[in-house]
Amino acid sequence: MAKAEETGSYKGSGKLRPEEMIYQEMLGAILDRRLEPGMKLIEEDLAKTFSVSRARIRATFLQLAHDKLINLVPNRGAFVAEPTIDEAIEVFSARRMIEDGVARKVATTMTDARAAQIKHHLDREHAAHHDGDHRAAIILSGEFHLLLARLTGNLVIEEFLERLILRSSLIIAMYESPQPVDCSHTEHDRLLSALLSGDPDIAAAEMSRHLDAIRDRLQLQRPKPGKTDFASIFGRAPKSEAS
Amino acid sequence: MAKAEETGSYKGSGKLRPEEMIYQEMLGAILDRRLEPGMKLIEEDLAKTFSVSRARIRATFLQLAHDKLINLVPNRGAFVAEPTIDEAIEVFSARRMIEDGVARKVATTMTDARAAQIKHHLDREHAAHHDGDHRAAIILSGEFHLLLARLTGNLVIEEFLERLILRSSLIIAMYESPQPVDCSHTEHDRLLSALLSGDPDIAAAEMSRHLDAIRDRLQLQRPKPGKTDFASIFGRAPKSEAS
DNA sequence: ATTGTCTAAATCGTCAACAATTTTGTAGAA
DNA sequence: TTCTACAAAATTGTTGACGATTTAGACAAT
Repeated sequence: MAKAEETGSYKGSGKLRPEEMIYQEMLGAILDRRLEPGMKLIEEDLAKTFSVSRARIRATFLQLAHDKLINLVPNRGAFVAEPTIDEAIEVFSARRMIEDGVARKVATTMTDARAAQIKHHLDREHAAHHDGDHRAAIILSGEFHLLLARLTGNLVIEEFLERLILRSSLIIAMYESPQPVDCSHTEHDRLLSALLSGDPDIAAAEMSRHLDAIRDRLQLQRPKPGKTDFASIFGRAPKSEAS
Repeated sequence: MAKAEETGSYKGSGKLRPEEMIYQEMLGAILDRRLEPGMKLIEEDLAKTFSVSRARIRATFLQLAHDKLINLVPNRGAFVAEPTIDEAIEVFSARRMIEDGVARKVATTMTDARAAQIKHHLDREHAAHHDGDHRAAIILSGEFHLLLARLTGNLVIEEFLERLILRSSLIIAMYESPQPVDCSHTEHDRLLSALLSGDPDIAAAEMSRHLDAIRDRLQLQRPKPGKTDFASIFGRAPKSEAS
């Protein structure tokens, strides 16, 4: 049984490191957009919120900054990342470059057990979609890609892709269409078919198509003339003063 | 007590963060093996050495740990990373997966200016080799790969590969053959030819061959029969006491 | 001689206070 | 009004100290 072990098990298993907890908490808040892109993150406030010292918040900031989920500005503080359109394009381009290789490898090392593993995951995706659980669907969609990375057996790739997928999630949360067309689970089905074909070129091509499709579903227009567009935020004409 | 060299450049002009300086200093020491794999890094000693507080050393540790150049063990401290053989294999496998894509992209976007840029770099590599400057040759060899990554125009790939190349450098420093056969500059010439062909498959194949060659030049045997083999480690017969 | 236990030293983890910097608010002059 | 200068507040950066944990050494017991 090739069950994915929980890595980084802490001694005792009862005590979860507050460090990790805070990271996960903030990560979730950012991806849920409870912390909006650009928002200032004040050390002391967060320290009080989590009942820890500022030093710990600071360490967490370094982690998040390394994953490009927040920006750290010297003497100014931390801000939730605002991935630009160019960044978004680059991230998906990078993913395509890497995940093409992943698809190639998985396609050529497919076994029945692995196929079953992927199918099982797809079932969960379908279930979430059927239940209308949009949030779960997004998470599972990311985990699908992570699962394929894990099947390459290469921890380096797996870890890097994990970060890249988180970053993608922020991008998707920021640029997704108002009416989310979650057809990705259908695309994942097609991806599985391609992987089962055993042909690396077919698998890679399908992966490329899929990632391009995700990117193309985003609303990557240029809504930023330089500063924050208050007019659209408040639904008013820029110059009208209503007092 | 090694005195930190003061590069007068940042003193007069804008203040360069000592943070960055310390990272680079430690990075260099690790790659030069002045800090040997497994060596304990004591916060207070380093803080005194660099005339900074422990907090800053701690932050630097987080950076280095993120790049897998040191290991951070809770309540135990920081240790210079000792990449295992499996890790070494995984790193080069990951690089091949990524740099294949890089080679493909560079091959299909080649211009005269870019070709000249690569040629210029190769000249520097040849010069270093001709001068017998082994250390410079290793650095330039890494920068060659980084240059190709940069030519993809994808910052995500560039940054990731930069870290991976640093990690590779540590691996090479740890496992390189006693008599270093630096034929990589010749291989880089062949790589350029492949890139100039414009055929992505040829370029990718040549890149794979090159990275495999680097890996195969390492001495990746398994010196661990289960327990630590003190005899081979210390080059003595198990029972002989020589001091 | 090896193992186990205890004490002391070394080192990490945490915190709260202080200094430096940036941001905000206010008042005055063109 | 609009801009500038200055003062006050908020926030980050840094330091040193204190407690917790781990390591090393001494010593007794098997």
